[in-house]
Amino acid sequence: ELNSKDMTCVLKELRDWGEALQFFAWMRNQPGYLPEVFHYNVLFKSLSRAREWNPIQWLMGEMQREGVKRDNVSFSTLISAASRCGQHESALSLFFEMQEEKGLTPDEVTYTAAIRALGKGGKADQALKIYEKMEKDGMRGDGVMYSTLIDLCGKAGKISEAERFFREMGERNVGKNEFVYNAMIDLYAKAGLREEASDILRGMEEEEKRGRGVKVGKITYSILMNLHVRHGEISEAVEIFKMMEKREEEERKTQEIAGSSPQIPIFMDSVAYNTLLFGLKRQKELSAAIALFRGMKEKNLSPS
RNA sequence: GUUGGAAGCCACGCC
Repeated sequence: ELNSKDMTCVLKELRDWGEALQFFAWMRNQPGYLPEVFHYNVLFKSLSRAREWNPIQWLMGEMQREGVKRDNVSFSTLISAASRCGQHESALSLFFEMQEEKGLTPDEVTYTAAIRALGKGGKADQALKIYEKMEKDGMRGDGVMYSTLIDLCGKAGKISEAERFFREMGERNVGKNEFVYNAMIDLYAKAGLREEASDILRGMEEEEKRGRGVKVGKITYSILMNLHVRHGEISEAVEIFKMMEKREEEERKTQEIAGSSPQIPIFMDSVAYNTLLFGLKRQKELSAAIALFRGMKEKNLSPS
């Protein structure tokens, strides 16, 4: 008795891709079932999470057989799926196929997926060319695209290009988000440019004070802890960790006052613990490491 | 239409 939208919903809720495909098989046997692009898109996403490239290829074939046309959602999902599955050449050919054969115009999401896939495939120069072409076609990058570009440039050692994008966001009034700040801090930290990293952090703190929706959060803190750990500055890393604990405690109290009970840590996660544990290991601070590890369980965090 | 894109640690694998 399920309608098509309900089926989309069920497919999405089935976390296990095998179960999702079984349910899909059942759906297709129902009388009057009509194939829908939504169903395929949800399945693509599920298989992408599981990094299962073979069933994705099979589904693309089924889609074609059923005459279901892929849209921008399909292609952006497929491009990032191919990338996650290590199919770099497929990611790129999907991007060209959609334009040349299907006559679709990629939207900003599809462009970002393609740019990120090229970056992950070690082709930063080609990624930047695609961005330039997009600009020539009159499309503008949004905050997500800029964070992707900046991260990609940082990982490819193109610091000045990353800086150019960071400036460009200001010039074009694209709001700077947490991802962009974190990516900038991380790339400066890894390049050993600590002064520059501090400048970005200060800018981020300013934005937080102004209430622009940017928050110095656990990822920023982990990046900074990692910076200190890499320089053998374990006490500085410990200081940051303590600050995270303090902010966690404050947050927990506010939630209690507000009457909500969830005990999900906001400023703490296993990466924060891993970073500090790694630092303590480097310094051969075994007893401190053991104490920290035991503390994880009290915080409802499970070691990975 | 509850369908798509971005940032941090370690380990392993590949170059």
